[in-house]
Amino acid sequence: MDSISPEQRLYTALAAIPPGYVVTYGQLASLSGWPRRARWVGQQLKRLPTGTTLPWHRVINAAGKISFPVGSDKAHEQAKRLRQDGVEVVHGKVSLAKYQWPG
DNA sequence: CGACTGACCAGAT
DNA sequence: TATCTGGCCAGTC
Repeated sequence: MDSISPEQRLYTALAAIPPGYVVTYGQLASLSGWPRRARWVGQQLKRLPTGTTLPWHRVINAAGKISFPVGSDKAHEQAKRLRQDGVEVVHGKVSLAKYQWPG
């Protein structure tokens, strides 16, 4: 049965991403059981509380880039966290070939 | 109701 | 990988 909400499925999938890896919005949507809901994923992440423990920083767009304006606090914060995870971030970009989580 | 927007995507080239 | 294009979905005005 499906007593859990779509949001719960999303959070569960997000929490399952191991340090040192990243996933794309579309990939996370699929992992959550909602293919083609990439935009919805973005809206949900935006709703996350400031102090959340979920690894929201491990989510980047299909181009391998951080989906925040270059130079913004958010972009900087995400890059900072990714580096702490051991992920190389160059010009707000990450190599999906090297760091994308197989799932 | 239609138009616009956004932490987006996959396919073709 | 990069660029271009059409598509998708939920919210907001």
